[in-house]
Amino acid sequence: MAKQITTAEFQVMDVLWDVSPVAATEVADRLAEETGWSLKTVKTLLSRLVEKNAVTHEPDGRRYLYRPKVSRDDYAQRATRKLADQLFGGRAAPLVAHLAEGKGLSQDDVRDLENLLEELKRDSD
Amino acid sequence: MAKQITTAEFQVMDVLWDVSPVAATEVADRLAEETGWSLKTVKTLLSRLVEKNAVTHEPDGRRYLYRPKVSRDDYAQRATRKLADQLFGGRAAPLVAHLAEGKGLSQDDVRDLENLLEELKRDSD
DNA sequence: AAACCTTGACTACAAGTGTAGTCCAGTGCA
DNA sequence: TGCACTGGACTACACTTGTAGTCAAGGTTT
Repeated sequence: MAKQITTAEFQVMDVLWDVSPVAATEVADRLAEETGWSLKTVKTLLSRLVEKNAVTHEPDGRRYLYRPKVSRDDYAQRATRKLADQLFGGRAAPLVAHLAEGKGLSQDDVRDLENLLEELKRDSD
Repeated sequence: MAKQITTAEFQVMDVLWDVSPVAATEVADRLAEETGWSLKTVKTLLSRLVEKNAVTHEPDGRRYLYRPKVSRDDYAQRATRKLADQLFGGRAAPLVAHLAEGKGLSQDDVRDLENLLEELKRDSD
């Protein structure tokens, strides 16, 4: 489920993925430097995320604690898949190639990818 | 430059990347089956793309021919990079890992990736 | 040339987004 | 025990996006 999350909402999710359950005030504090958003703004975003079913809130005294309902991994997977489908017909190689072209691959990345491919080959036997 | 392109606009770009320069009517024809959009809708999207500097138009008689200003490759690269940055701190390996988990990698993909990595290693020497 | 058709320019309008502001009830302090 | 403060609920408002509609000028058909 969990409808489309917008970029502003994503930044809120990012905090929740980092620390949760957490109160609105603290989310706002953590985002303040980065974004300059007021507490009000953050609360609105949190409410919208609850509406969108991406976040749950439990009462804690007279306030709420928020907790992500969608995991970062799930979100990442869906987003990656969507991008791959849209841009590369679902193929991973061209996607990686594009990262490479943009000098997005360090030596470490290449090593990681090699290991990953090894694993994938082993698993598929 | 080229501001944010929306998903509807992206579908228009996809036609332009396929065939261009091209008139609005033809773009609309090509999108009609897929989307059911009216000619008006497509024209609006084309205008917005021109405003956003993602498309140019040259007069051709009393109409315009549209041509993408951003290449598919450029767009793909920027989008991929943005996703990688946002979700994986710019690392490619976890991105590919996510594709793999979602069963997004075929045997062919794995082979392609191996070749790609070979090339990358050769190039970096 | 009168009535059409095609094309771009401009306008429309509801839903979604970014970014708050107002109001009210409960809590804690003077 | 009245008053300031905090937190959620609701409201606001301009901009963007999806999806068209209207208008006017320039070709097209008879």
